[in-house]
Parts: sequence; C-alpha cells; structure tokens
Amino acid sequence: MGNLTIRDIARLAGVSTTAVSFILNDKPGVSEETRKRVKEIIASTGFTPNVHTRRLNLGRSFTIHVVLYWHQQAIFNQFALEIMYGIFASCKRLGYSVMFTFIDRTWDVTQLMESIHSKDCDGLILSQVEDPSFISLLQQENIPFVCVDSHVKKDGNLPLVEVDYYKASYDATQYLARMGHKDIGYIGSSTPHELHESTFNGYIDAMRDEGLACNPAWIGGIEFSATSAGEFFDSLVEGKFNVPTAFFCTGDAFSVNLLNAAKRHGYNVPDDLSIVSVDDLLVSRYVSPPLSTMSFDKEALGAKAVDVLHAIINDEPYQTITMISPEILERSSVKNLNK
Amino acid sequence: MGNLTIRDIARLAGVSTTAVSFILNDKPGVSEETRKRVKEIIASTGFTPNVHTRRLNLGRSFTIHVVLYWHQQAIFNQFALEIMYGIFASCKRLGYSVMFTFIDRTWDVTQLMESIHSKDCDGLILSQVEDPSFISLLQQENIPFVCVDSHVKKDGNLPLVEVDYYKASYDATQYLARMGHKDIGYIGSSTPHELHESTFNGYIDAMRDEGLACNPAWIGGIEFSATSAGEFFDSLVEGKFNVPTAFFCTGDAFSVNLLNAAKRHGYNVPDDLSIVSVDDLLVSRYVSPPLSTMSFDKEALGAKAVDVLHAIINDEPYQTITMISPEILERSSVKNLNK
DNA sequence: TAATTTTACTTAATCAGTTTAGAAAAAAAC
DNA sequence: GTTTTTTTCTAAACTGATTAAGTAAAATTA
Repeated sequence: MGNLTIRDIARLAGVSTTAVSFILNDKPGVSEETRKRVKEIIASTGFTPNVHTRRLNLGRSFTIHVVLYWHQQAIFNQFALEIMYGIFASCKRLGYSVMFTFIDRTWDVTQLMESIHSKDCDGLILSQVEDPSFISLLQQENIPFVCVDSHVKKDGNLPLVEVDYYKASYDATQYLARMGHKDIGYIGSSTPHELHESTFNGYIDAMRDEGLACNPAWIGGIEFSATSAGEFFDSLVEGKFNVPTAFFCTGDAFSVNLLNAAKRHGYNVPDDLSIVSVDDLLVSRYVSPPLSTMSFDKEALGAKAVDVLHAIINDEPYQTITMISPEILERSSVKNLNK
Repeated sequence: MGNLTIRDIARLAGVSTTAVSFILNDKPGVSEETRKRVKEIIASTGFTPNVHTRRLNLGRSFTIHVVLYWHQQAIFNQFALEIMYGIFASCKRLGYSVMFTFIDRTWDVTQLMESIHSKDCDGLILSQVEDPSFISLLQQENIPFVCVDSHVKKDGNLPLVEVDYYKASYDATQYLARMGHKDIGYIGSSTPHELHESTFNGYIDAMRDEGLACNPAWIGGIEFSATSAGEFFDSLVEGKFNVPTAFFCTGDAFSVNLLNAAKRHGYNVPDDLSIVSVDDLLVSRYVSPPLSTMSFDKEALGAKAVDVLHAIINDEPYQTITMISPEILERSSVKNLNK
C-alpha cells in the first residue's frame, strides 16, 4: 500500500518505465500483449501516476481557476454556486480540476498573480469580476481567461459569457403586453452602468414595438436595496398617482419587495397588480403568490465559460461573446387581461 | 517574459540554485548580502517558482479538496457557497489552494479516488456527504478528511464539524416559551434519521423543562417538500383542531410554507400565530413578515473544517467533533405574549 | 599559531514522471 | 537470402525545484 511509482510497475512487469508511460498515455510503440499485461498489473496494484510530475513534465496543470466576486449582500451571491456546478460539470468532462478564489473590494491581486505565474492553473474564469486593471493585466500577460456574468463593458476582445439582459427585459415587457397589459411600469437600478442602460432599453424598445406609451411616473430608477422597490410603490400610491396594472422589475430582489409593498397597500397580486422580473432566485418561488420571472440556465453560464476557456487554452477558434437568453417562467404573479 | 527557472535566477545572481532555493524558502545558510542581492533579482524579474516541482519534491500538494453534495432541490444547496467561502478564507490564511468536486446520488467514486491517489490534494472536506462506504474507504486508506454539515452518524472517530440542531431546537422552543407561548407546535421531517430524532428531542426536552405540555395534534412529522408544512396546517384548521399560538419548524423551508398557509386561512403572523425556525435561509428575510429564525455562522462551519483538517494533515491534536450553535435572530414572526 | 567550529556556498542526487535517440528484433520488400 | 522497413523496447536526458553531502573560507577556541 506504500506509494507506488512508475518504476515499481516497470519492475513488476519486467519492462522499462518508458513502456509503462506509453501505456498510461495510450501511445503506440508497445505490443498488445505487453500492454495488456502491464495494464493488469496497474489495475491490480491500484497504481495512479503522480499528478505533479505529469504537470511538471507537460508544463500544464490541467486545472481551471475560478475567481468569484464575494458580495456583502447575500442575494447577489445566489447564482455563484449554480455557475460553479456548471463549471465543474464541464471541467469533469474535459479532464480539468477546478480550484477557486473569492475576491472582494479589498482585494490585492499579488497573491493571485503569483499563483498564476507559478503555473497553478491553465486559465481563469472570472465570475462577476469586473476589475478593469486586473483584466488588462491578464490580457497583457496573455493568460487565458473568460468573464462570466461579469457586467463588464463589451469591447470585442474580451471573451464573455453573459446573460442577455436586454432580451430578458424586452421579452418580459412584451409578455406583459401580450397578456393584455397596457399600463406597464419599470423598476430597475439607477446606477449608471452599461448593463442597466441596456436593460432599460429593452423595456423602452418593447413598449414602442407594442405601441404602448411609457408613463414617466411609472418608471422607478432606484438604488439597489432590500426596500427601495417598495418605497417607490409607496410613493406612487401615496402621491395619488395612477398605479399601472403591471410592473417589470429588473431583478427578483426588486419584485419580492414590490410584492410586499403592494400587499401592504391592499393590492392583490396578480388581480390588481401583475409582476414579472428577472433572475429566478429561489425566493421568488417561495413567496406568495410565486412570482413569474425571466429564468435562465445558470449552469449553462458556467459550462459555456469552460468551453470557451478550453478553446482559448488550446488555441482553437471560439466565439468571443456568448449570450444566454432568459425565458419566461410562468408562475402566479401575472393576470391575463385577455380572458 | 519567457518562463524563468531557478537556474536563470542563479545564473543572473552568480550563485547556485541551492542558494536561490534557500532564499526562496527563508532558510539559513546564505549571507545577508547575497540574500538581498538575489531577492532584488527575483523581484525585478518577477520570478515565481513552479508549484508542480515544489509539490513533487515535498510530496505535498498544499491543496484541499472540497467534495460537495449537489441536491436536486435548490433550497438544500443554500449553505454550500457560504461554507465554501469559509473554507477559502481559512485556506488562504494557511497557504492552501482549494479545489472542488460536486457529487450526487449517481456518483462513482473511482474518479475522485484516482485524484486522491495521484496526490492532487492533502486532504478532503466533505460537505453534506454522508456516503458511508466512501467515508470508510477514506478511513481505511488513512486519507485526511473532515465532514462538515454532513448529518452523518457521530461515531467518535469521524472528524465532524456540525450544526447543533438539538440546541437550536431546544433554544427556539425555549425562546417561544419565554415569549409567553404555552401552546407550541412542532413541524419537522419524519424521515428516520439520527439528526431528525435529536432535533425532535430538543423540542421535547425544552417543553418539559419549561413545564409545558406537548399536544400530539400539534406535532407534524412530515415528508420534506415545498408544500407539506402548509398541508399539515390545512389539516389542523380543517379538522377543527385547536391551533397552537406558535410553531417551531425545523427549517426555514417549512416555516415559509407554513406562513403562506396561515395567511391563506386568515391567520395573521405574528398576531395570531408565531413562527420560529432554523437555518436563516435568504428567503426567510424577504418574506412578509420576515421570519425569526435560529441562525448560525455558515462561514464558521467551513473555517472550522479547515482548521481541523489542517491539524489532521500535520499530525497535530484536534477536536473530533466541533459544534456550531445557532442563535435566535429576531425578526417579525413572533409575538411577545408577556407584554 | 594551530586546531576546531561555524558560516557560506556548491555539486550532485532526488522527486516521479515524459520524451528523445537509438538498439535489437521482427516483418516486409527486393 | 539479403536488404530495408517497421515494430518493440530501452537507456538516458529532461522537466524545475529541494536537499544531502561535501568543500573552502571565515570565525572562534584552545
């Protein structure tokens, strides 16, 4: 049970280490007879070649390093595990090990850069990481990497795997319109960011294409917090504004809060107010009524990222930007006015 | 920018590779003068020693492998990321890299065992893994490992880091009693399992110690599902049974469902019915009213696991069983009847 | 001042594989 | 029956570090 080496196997089989190495790597140059005999010895001894030697020799680690942004607000970390599962599943298929690092705002790159320089991984997947100086450092040093769900500026050179939030927004608004709603409000983040702008454009474009008017009073550009969507609704009701028949929220964190505010004011969801949002967080399923939401395949985000990274590592062609499209998941927060 | 080796540094500094190695590892045997000069060369060239060589030489990988059980029901995966964060933070402090593997019911151990035999990691952390044959295999082969949040049978030899569910149950029940509740129901899993039994005992013991009677009608031993807690409440109401003033639920997944059922029947929480559960899942915070729950430090679970594993790897003494105690997190689902 | 110890440094072996170059044997071609 | 080619196999170099063993010089002791 002591630690076997390739030399032990060679001795037991009466062949050279070269032969054993060839057999382990399914290379030609060994007769079928010898191959079979050595394989039997390998199987019976339970020998497994040392990875470090292999990695040292081949100058590759067969490892992918996942860098995850750790948000203080737990709700933002909801996807990460599913993304990791997707990454793992693809890595397993392709023969990579997966290691990970969490980072946050107080982050110092040196330790990670040292790990990269020490050849600990063949490439990186950056999940929700948008640090531009780190990204350009990776580009300078020609280190293979992919950004996933990173909300990073699309510049054409960056390999990205992203959720198509524009389409989510467009499709959700269109869905509400097709359910007979004409008065559709919007609740989304006001922080200036390409992502938020394109999400807002999805709403605007869908309203226009459906021939509906946007009422500025119904557009809530708000700061992200656990209560801001509800406060926006409060101000609508208390300011005696008309309340639309439906709201599109750019995230479930907003819609859950909106739902509670609506209930507080005596609005029944979906009878008095319909709500659709994006993300399909777990909470949206457990709330009453369960919320309809634009859902997307979070595992696919991770899986695609691995595929792209694998292509980059092996100098194969790849698609720079991969978009995952959300689809409406109908639960019970939207009333069909056509009926 | 080409790949530097220790030989390049040695040549540039006019010393042997041994000297460079000593300097890299802060070992004695090199004069301060030489040390300083070589360190400057290392810094200016940005040289980082190859990890694989180091690992090969030292026969250690300085890597911890986290094995995570992947539940089909998303709600069960809620802790995993926080546990991983705790693991990562401790590993960073101790100088370990962290790799991970997801497993599920269809799992085949061979691939993981090969990874272990190939010396890919120094030890394992099993998160929510309770496969007894795998665990005894690890024990047989003397591979360092720790179980975290594993619900595994405590046998005295297994290194475990667990949540103290008995105490959570006892304290939650006591908390309700101290808030003036006398009629306290119980909703928990009926699947036969040491964990569920000890959770139930916590409730029973607290009721006894507080001098309260247990009404069998108020004890819901149910199958786990998204709706079973609500169905139990339905049956109570529809069967014209008395409804207790408070329920302790063994998990937030139950209490969220109970909350919705109670609302449906016109019960106001907390005025007509108080609810306390265990877990502090994200959903319990976003529901209305926010649920009081026995919360525990999920990051600490991971961090402790690393500490124990580190001790095992280094043949240092360690505590076999580490218990993390939940504490009441007061939100708005419990009425104080003493006022 | 000579003998001993300590310090500073190096050569060469080692970790456990892969791979190049080449030898011996077998098979194919002439 | 030779010559050529192919197949099978091996010795030895190589990956990039660590480390045991050993040497020369400096510092300490006698």
